[in-house]
Amino acid sequence: MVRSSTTGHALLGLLALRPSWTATELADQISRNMRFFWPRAASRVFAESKAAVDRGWALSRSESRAGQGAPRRTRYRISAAGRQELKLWLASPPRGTVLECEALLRVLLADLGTVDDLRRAIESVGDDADELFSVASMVGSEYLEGTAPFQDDVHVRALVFDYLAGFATFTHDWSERSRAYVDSWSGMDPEARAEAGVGLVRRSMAKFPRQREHH
Amino acid sequence: MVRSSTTGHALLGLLALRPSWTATELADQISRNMRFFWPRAASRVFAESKAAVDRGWALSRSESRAGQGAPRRTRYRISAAGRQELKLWLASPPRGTVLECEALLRVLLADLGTVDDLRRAIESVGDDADELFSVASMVGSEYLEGTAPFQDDVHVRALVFDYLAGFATFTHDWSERSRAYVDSWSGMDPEARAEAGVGLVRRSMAKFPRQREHH
DNA sequence: ACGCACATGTAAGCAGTTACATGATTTG
DNA sequence: CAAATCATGTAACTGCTTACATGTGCGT
Repeated sequence: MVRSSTTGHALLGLLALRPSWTATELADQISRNMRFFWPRAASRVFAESKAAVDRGWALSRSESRAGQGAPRRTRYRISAAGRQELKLWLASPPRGTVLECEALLRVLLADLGTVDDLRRAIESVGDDADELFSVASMVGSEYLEGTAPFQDDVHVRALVFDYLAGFATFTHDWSERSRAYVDSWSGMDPEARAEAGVGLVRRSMAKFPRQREHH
Repeated sequence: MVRSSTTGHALLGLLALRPSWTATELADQISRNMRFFWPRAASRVFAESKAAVDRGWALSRSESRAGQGAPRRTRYRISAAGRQELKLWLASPPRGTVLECEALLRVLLADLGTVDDLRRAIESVGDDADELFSVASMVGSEYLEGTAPFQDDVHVRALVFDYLAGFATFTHDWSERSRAYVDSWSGMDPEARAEAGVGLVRRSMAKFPRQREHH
């Protein structure tokens, strides 16, 4: 069975963008640029870098550095086979999007806890949004000023930016809306709350696009 | 070090909702109700069910069924310690939301592949949205008719519904918008494309909410 | 009677994480 | 010059997935 190793291909993509990278540079780049849609620990990047060499997708060279006893640093560059593999992968169908939201799980089970537990879960989704906003503000400004790393790729990176900005906005709005919704419970009896719930479902569904036809 | 085992607590939440469950019922429930924000394979549910017993959170009883050689089926119910643990967990801070979108990774690296590769990546995000819409339409109708399983929890489940509906809508809109954006490239030179990219970033940022003050 | 799907798991293996190690560099 | 931080990894562990096993019931 062949596991797809998306992370390995993410690495391969970076290797193709510049002639040579150290493992730490790769780890930093993944952490800075991909963490919101492909979050991986640095140790994973180190392991995948070695694996890429084993697979023949990259070449490595161990360089000694200034200090005598300093740990040797490994520098990677992509191979012809790596470029070939990358093109094949880019042409293959992407895996589906995966969302993991523990806060939403807590909301689902909210009746088993307190209302304050629920409020905290809703709040934490708002915090997620805030973090995204604050990073996006900085990155976005760089693009506007033309000083971003990989500024040459704005035409495609803008799409990623737009996605993440949209995600942050939607998430932020949900959190605010939900906070107000829970606040509105005070003084409601269970039937009124149930009615409010049905009303919320109805409003959500009203925004669905018309079903597209299959042709 | 203590791993949080969110999946185990998700299970515990289900166990608290009904007096008794078979492992397969638990797996089905997680697959149906949680798969869009906490997707886990059935085999994981089987393993966590056993682990819950080992931790003292649940009790299990192995029942024999009709046929002689039929595999024995295990029935689980929550313990007092399990209810206690569940309350503690619900009061603890949730982990941050994690998004994994391979399609977005492909968009980021799109310059290394063909424009059609990029189109397919964008399209696949639209497909994700369509699947969510089709499930949400069915589930939503049940809530409106009052026939949903766990209808008593509409007042909180509506929040989860609203989140997923919003996610589907945002995702769908991004896919359409991005398709049009890429289509607009025909006949543009690289500078014009870069300018279009910067314009997209600018429009995305314009929608950011004002930064909240820390008090 | 035969084939197929379903129910109820088990087994093997990989991807990913946290924790730690070690010397260099910077900083107060 | 001691303390904190950084660079560059390694080690140990675990959650999760895919693939498989085995027997039952059902449709035809």
